[in-house]
Amino acid sequence: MRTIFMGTPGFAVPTLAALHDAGHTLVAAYTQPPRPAGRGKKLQPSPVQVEAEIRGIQVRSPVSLRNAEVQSEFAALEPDIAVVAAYGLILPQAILDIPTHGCLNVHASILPHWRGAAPIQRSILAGDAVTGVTIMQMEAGLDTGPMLATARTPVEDKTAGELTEELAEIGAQLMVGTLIDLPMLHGVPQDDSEASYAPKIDKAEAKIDFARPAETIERQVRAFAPFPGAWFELDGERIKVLKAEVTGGRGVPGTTLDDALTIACGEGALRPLRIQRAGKPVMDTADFLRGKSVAQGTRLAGTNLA
RNA sequence: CGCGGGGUGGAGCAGUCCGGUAGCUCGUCAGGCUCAUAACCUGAAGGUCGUUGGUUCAAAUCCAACCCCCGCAA
Repeated sequence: MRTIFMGTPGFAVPTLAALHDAGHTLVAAYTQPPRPAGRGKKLQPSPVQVEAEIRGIQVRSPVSLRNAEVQSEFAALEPDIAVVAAYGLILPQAILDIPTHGCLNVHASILPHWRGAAPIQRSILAGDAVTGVTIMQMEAGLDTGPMLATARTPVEDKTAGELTEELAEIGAQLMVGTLIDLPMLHGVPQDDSEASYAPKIDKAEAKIDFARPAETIERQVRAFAPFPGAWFELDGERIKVLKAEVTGGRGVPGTTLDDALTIACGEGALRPLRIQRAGKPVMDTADFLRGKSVAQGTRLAGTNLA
């Protein structure tokens, strides 16, 4: 089958690779155009573009799929099917109608839960015990199409980064299998009454509010690790927390309870285990404390209490 | 030319402005103390101070170029 792949970030790469390795005819890889990013603001190609170029797959990166010219170029590829993974652009109906077998999407949640941009982070923040991936037949609505396959995995204490990697791999295998079984599959409609939405992460959400329960903050730490990183301030310096554990203890929220950086929260206490301060590499809290001691009773900014 | 921080024994840092024989906390090793310990005491090993060049009687420190890491912002 002539297949078009559409994806952008690292999450999409395993699916692209799996399709290619499985011998699918990839007539093009659509991805978002290179954007100024990183130090120096240099134009950076998306991970999908990099992978596609390594594999010798034609890359296309239109800014939008809404105009007729882009659509006719898409049609000229005579695709039998399109596989979409975290592409980041809305596919208009005109595009959805072109491939003879439609468009399939890999989504990092068990639909109809967490439709939208940041399903993995939202799932961790909500404290879900289980998450997974869904393969669905795309339609005009946002992640609303009939489901063809799902796979589950426990959330446990994984970070968003770890889950993203894991789900990307699971999704890639599931997509390959789904394409094999496609003739025998019929989509199961989603139950819209069960739907929930996963809006994209706002940077402001990464700031830690120690007035909240320690358990909530710990989830926040995992949801934002490794990016953008939940953080608080110490002596006016921004400290990212990449890993933390909930411990016993109580006190004024945002105040350290000992010399090991155990911080009192609205409920319980939190001990950061892996942290990073601005301009420094990630390090264990113990290492950090060797260079900068934080005495018991220190008040940390990052509490939104009066 | 987007803004900024940093590269000093195994780890984290100080010292750099006001050049002059490398320091702190911890780790490691040996010994001691102890019922015992991640505790305590004593001692030891371990560093081309990112690289290259320059200034100087003398450079971690001043000057120039380069390499690498990271925060913000995207």
